[in-house]
Amino acid sequence: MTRRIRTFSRQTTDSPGSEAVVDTSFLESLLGYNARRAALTIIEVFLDRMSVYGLRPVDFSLLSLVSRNPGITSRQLCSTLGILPPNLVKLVADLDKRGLLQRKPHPTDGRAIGLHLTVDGRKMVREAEVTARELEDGVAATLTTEEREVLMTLLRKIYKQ
Amino acid sequence: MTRRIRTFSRQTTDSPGSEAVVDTSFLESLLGYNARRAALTIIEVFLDRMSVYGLRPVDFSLLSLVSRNPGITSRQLCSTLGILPPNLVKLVADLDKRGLLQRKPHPTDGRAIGLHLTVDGRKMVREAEVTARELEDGVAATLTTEEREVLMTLLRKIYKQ
DNA sequence: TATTGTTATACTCTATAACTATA
DNA sequence: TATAGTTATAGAGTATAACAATA
Repeated sequence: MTRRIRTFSRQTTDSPGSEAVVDTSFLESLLGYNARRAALTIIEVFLDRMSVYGLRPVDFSLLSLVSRNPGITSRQLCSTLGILPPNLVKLVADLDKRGLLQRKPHPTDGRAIGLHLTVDGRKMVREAEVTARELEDGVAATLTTEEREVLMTLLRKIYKQ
Repeated sequence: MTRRIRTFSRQTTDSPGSEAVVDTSFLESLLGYNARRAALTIIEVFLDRMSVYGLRPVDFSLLSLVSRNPGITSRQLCSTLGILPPNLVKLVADLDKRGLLQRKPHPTDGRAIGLHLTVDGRKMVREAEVTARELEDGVAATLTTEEREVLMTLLRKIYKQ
């Protein structure tokens, strides 16, 4: 819960003597470079704004999915969020300990466990989702509503193939 | 150099019984979620195609920057790529050991070290940049040339503020 | 035999503190 | 005093192998 400050993208007032400008034109012509930089920028703001809830991006995504898919299994969460099963165990266990979600036996599959939000979990997700919208309004402030939609549509075309 | 295979985004044939579709509509309405998924998709392809050169994204970015900015210092690389100085040391040292770049005394600042590509480094960067273009043509195959430009322009507006 | 969830574990990535040499 | 580069190290993130219980 003790969230650390990300300093790497500060690149504040730069240096004193060697104030030479770096040519980044080639990297900036690559989709991968731009997508990664943009994602890291948004994550940085996300970590800051979501620290009041004690939620990292992965916790938020997980809770939001459970919220809209009550009874979802770990396996479904793994394939949806791209998390390996062993790494999901602690995520779910921690959110369980915090009283945000509950594990219940799956109605039809004895191996599986259905995940459900608690009352507290539902309340937090509701508030955190509002914060997520607000924070994205901030990072996308230089984009028009249409540009923002176009951007998300094009990004989805990249990862949904 | 022994690159491992990323399996998390495989989500192959999904499951047998519980083939329920997961509602991801809210997450997909968030810029951060879409940007991160797209970046990870591109990185996965990058790792695969660049494994012949033994270059990870950070190695490639570093060499490409040194190529276009001969004599660039570690400090400049750090602020450009968002890497913390202690973490850059091994990156540069490894590329030096591989004979791809050289460290030379900085002409005016005795504390600093200028980075330069070797002949082998220049050759590898040249080839790797071609491969990077090809691989991006692949991941962006469903986009028109104009859409691809729009996408990169909008991404730059997110992280250049 | 295959799958769900799990434990143990290892490797990579990212971060902080503190040092040295130079400015 | 401040900055460039470095060392040591800690913590988070991501990966594999192997197991028990159930299908």
